[in-house]
Amino acid sequence: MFFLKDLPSEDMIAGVTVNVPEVSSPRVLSVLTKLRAASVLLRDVEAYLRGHGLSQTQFLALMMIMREPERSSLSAVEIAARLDVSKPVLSKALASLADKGLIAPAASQPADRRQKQLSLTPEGEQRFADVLPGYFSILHDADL
Amino acid sequence: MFFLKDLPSEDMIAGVTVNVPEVSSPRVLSVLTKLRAASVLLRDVEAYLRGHGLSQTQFLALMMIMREPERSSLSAVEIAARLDVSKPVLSKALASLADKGLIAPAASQPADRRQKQLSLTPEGEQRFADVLPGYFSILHDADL
DNA sequence: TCCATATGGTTAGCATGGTAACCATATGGC
DNA sequence: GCCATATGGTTACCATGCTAACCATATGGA
Repeated sequence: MFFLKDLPSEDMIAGVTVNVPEVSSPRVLSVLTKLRAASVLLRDVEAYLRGHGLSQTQFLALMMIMREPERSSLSAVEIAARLDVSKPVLSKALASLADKGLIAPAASQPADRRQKQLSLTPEGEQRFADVLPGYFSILHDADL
Repeated sequence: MFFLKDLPSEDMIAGVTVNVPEVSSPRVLSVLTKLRAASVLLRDVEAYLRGHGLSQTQFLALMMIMREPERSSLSAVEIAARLDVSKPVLSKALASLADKGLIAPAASQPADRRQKQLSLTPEGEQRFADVLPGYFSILHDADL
């Protein structure tokens, strides 16, 4: 996260990067401004999801399974690849979702016994449906 | 953090928000795209700072003390207010900076004995000077 | 003066993120 | 067929973020 309320002035950036000619201070300031807006938005989204009993990663994992067009289940590595999150983090998020009864092993499991295919339970689908419109609504109204 | 590699399609967003007329799917997709770019940038910045022995918050705390125009020290609450971070988080970040010898209690302390004014040590100033140009350089080159 | 209240700072406990290391199962070259 | 290697998943451990609760010191009104 990046929560600098008072961004550095253009002068300060320029002063520090005199010897770094490829850096332009208005450009850096613009990036910092967007970075702050994105961080604030992320904080808001996390608060909203937490209010519905989900972390960001848990919610996104549900989304990845839901939106798979041809299938109704995915394995952990497949989800991790789509989310760009490390394996252990996803492992914990999925365990938490299973504890809450929102996902469960899929009916048909692959031959490779190392993998577990995971599907949403009816409760999982309901929760996802409840949360998604508000999620998009927050994004829509974001200052970004 | 927000690390969704495959963003939802406009059609999916539109389908889910049929009953939420104030949400436009191109708008949501644009926000998601920027959110992802910002998250990736934050991850890169954190990796860069970690390579120099600093967390994001530690680095920003140094910046806040350094750029104070009239003074060379700040108290913890003053820093927390400028960073928009909770008190305990800053408390730990400052303790870590002190452990590393990068900050120290300022020479002149206020009458109010609850506060501690904090200044950068010469090592702290050196570290900050070493890190700052590269920091701005990463921001300059960001895809945001 | 004295006590209720506010403020600066830390500690405790929890959730989430990461890397490294570890099992269990597959797979491919010999 | 068998062992080295790769892959799916989990566990262990650490850093960082949060809230709630806790000290210590200030402050203001009865």
